[in-house]
Amino acid sequence: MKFENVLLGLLAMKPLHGYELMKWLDTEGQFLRSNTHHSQIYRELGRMVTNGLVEFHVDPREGRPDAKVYRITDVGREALVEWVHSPYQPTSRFQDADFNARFIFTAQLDPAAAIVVIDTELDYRRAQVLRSRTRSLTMADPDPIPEIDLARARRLGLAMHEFGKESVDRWIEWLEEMRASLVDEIASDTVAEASVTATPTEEARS
Amino acid sequence: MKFENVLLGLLAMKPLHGYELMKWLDTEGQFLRSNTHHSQIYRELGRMVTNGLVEFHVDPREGRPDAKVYRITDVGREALVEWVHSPYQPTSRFQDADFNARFIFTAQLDPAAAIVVIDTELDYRRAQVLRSRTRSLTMADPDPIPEIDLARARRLGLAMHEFGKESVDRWIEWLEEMRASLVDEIASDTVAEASVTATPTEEARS
DNA sequence: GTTACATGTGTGACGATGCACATAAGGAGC
DNA sequence: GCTCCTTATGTGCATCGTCACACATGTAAC
Repeated sequence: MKFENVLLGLLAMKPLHGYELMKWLDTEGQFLRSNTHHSQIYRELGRMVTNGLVEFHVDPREGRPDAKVYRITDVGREALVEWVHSPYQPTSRFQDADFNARFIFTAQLDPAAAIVVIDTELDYRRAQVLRSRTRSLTMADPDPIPEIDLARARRLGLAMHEFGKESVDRWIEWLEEMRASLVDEIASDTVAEASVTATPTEEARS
Repeated sequence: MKFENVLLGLLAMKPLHGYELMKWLDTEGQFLRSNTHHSQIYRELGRMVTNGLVEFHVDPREGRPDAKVYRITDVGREALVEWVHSPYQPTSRFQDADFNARFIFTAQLDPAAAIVVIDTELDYRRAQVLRSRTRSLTMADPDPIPEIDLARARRLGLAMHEFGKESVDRWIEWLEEMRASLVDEIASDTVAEASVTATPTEEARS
C-alpha cells in the first residue's frame, strides 16, 4: 500500500492543500491512517506532481500564508481506479491504513469489489487468530537481569496477548457487519435499478 | 522507539537465536509487535553485535542448520535499563509496539515507572479521543470521479470513525485495568517487604 | 528421484516513516 | 518589544519496513 493512494482518494473527493490534508488526517481521519507527519505529506504531494497524478495552483490568502491547492488529474483518477481494482494483500497489522483506505475508496467506486476486499481481510485475520494460539517458546530457564521479574513478565505478556486477540475478534465482527450492510445496499440498489439499467449482480465471494 | 529495544528486552529473559525471535514475534508476540520481517531481525542483531549490546555463539545442531544463539551483554543490560528509565513519548498509533514493549519491559524492571508510562499513555489517548471529535473539513462540494459515491463514502467513513473511537475507548479501559492491578501488586509487595527492606512507595502519578 | 516444506541465516535495494531543523506571516498575551 | 501559537511549506538524514533473492540442510510426501 502506498500513502499516495490515500491522498489520491481524498483529492478525488475535493481539492485540498497540504495543511488541510494534514489536519484532516490528524483529527477526523486519524482512524483511517495515523502517524502521518506533515513532511511526508508535502514530500508525497511533490512526487505526485512530478508523476502527473495531481496539479496545484497557489491560493494567496489575506492575512495567512499562501497555500498550494492540489487537484487530482485524469492520470490520477486512472491510477486510483487501477489501484482499487488491483489485488488486496493484508498485512499483519489490523485496523490500519492498508485495509481502511482500500476499503473506503474501493467501496465508493465498486461496492462489489469492496466485499472481496473484506473477505480477503477476514480470511487473513481468522488465520492470524489461529496462529496466535501456537506457543513457540517458553520464556523460562533464564539468565536474566538480576532485578528482572519474570513472573510479572509472563502475567503481563499474557494479558497483552489476550487483549490483542479480543481486539482482532472485535475487528472481525465489525468487518462482518460492514460486509452485511454492503450486501444489503447492493441488493436494494440492484432491485431499484433492475428495470432501468439491469445491472448484473455478480457474486463477489471467491 | 527502536526495534533494538524489543530484542534487547527479550534476550534479557533468555538467550535466543534469530529464528526463534522471528517465530515468537509471529505467534505469541504478534500483539506485542507485528510486521516483523526476518531480514530485519538478522540485520538488527548484526548491528547490536557491532555495538556490543549482544554476543553470540554458534550452536551446531544435529540434523538441522547451525544457529547463532545471542546473549545479552552487560552493555546491553545497561542500555535496556537506560531505555526503560528514559521518558516515554506516545505516538498516534495505539496498541502498538511503541507502548507495548515499553510497558512490558519497564514493568519487569521498575513497576512504579510502568505506572508513569501508563499514565502518559492514558493522557495522550484521552486527548486523542477529544481531538477526533473536531471536524476540520467538509468533504462536500466536490469535483469527483464520475462514478464516485460520496454518500457511501461519508457513511463508511463515519462507521470507521465510530469503530476507531470505540477501539481507543476499549484501549483506555484496558490501560486502566492494567494500572489498577499494578498498583495493587506494588501495594502488596510493599506491605510484604515493609519490615525487611523498607521500600519507599513513591506516588508515580504525575 | 524430485518436489515441497521447515529450519536456519543472510544481502541488496528501495520506499516509507520520523525527527530535527528551517522559513515566513500574522495574532494573542505579557 | 518579546514570546508563543497557528497557519503554511519545505529539506536532510537516519532508521524502519518490505520484497526479492540467495544459500544450506534434513524430512516427508508423491
